[in-house]
Amino acid sequence: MASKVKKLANGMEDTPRGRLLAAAAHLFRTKGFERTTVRDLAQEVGIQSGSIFHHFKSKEEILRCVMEEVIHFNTGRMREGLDKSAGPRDKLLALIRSELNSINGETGEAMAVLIYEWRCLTPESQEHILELRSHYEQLWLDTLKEAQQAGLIAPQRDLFVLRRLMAGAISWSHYWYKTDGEIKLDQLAHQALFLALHES
Amino acid sequence: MASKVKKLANGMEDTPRGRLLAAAAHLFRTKGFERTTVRDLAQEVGIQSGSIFHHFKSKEEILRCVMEEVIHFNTGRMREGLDKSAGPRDKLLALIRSELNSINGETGEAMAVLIYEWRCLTPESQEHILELRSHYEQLWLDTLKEAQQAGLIAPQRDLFVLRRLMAGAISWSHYWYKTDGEIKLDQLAHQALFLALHES
DNA sequence: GTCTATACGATGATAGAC
DNA sequence: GTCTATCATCGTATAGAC
Repeated sequence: MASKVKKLANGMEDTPRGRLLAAAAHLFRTKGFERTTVRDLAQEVGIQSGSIFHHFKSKEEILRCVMEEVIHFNTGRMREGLDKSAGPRDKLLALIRSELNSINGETGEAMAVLIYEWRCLTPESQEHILELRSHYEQLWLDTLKEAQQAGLIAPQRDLFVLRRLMAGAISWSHYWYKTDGEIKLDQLAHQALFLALHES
Repeated sequence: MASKVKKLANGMEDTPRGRLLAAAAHLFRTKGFERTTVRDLAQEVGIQSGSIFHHFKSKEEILRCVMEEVIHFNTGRMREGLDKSAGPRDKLLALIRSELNSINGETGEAMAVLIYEWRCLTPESQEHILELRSHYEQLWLDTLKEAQQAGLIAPQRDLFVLRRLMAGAISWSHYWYKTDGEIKLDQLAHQALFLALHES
């Protein structure tokens, strides 16, 4: 009766461990971390619950690994997008696209887990994940600063606050945005870019 | 050993039922709905776990009631703010202030519960709560439309999308905004207003 | 309206065979 | 690396006395 996860998220290889992580991203997103039992997880990949603990020493470790994988994958993709862009406006748009993609694309489930299952991590794990994210955030702030110096963003705007507001605006999209709806992701990216720009 | 909740959230009277709701808002926010046990809840208000079920028929009903209370309270406050404002710019700012206040003020814990414990509701409860929220959202859309017609918001912007982006930007503030930090809530409201306006 | 006592299922994790 | 079997614990909710 084990129903396989249709599509393995990027960054998760087709090994028992990778399959567990993909199933975990899916279940933690759908049911939440606490409501997902190790038995659910085992059933999803077609093994017995006891076998899970050969790959991970606890359920919480699975959660932490899901988060680590998705951060690594998306930080890489974001940097790729930045490298392909020229000029502050395009760079900013690339960041927005990249983040919208993280949240609404293949890694969406894992991203939602990263955001919404945060407090299920032990304090030690939280600290570790924060460390991983800090570099990612710095790239955003650098890009925003460049755009402001180029006059694209009004001088009276607080870039630290702007980044936070945009992070919220973008991540919230997972609640309402439908990939197969009327609005294309690229249109959404442009609408989100307006949030920052001085003159629309 | 029962540690009382310091301050009862607005809209929750000082009755056993009201005290339970206030404690629930606090615990559901801090530990999450699933991690909060009825024993935790009972301890917080100084009764035994069995006594809870005299006031609510299930743990889920407590969650639903917390959400209902906070929606009622904040919809009322939002309308008050609107009524005191004149002109589209002031109205929009009033909405932003009101929503920021809901999330970072006294009702912040209950609001966070409303947002982040959504899937812990039964489908029937979800439908019921959505109904309550729809009116609130309509007030936002009406105000945005007025502002766009007045030329405050660029004509190429999609107001439906804009509202969603702003909802995310504002609600996300609960993750990072500190009431006792450097930034005042009013400053934050102005920074958030920039997200919508044509010319900053 | 609160108490005590408890039913009873589900849970994360372990042990040891294969 | 997976299985089976099981442990110890904790979960919501109920029953009936006070």
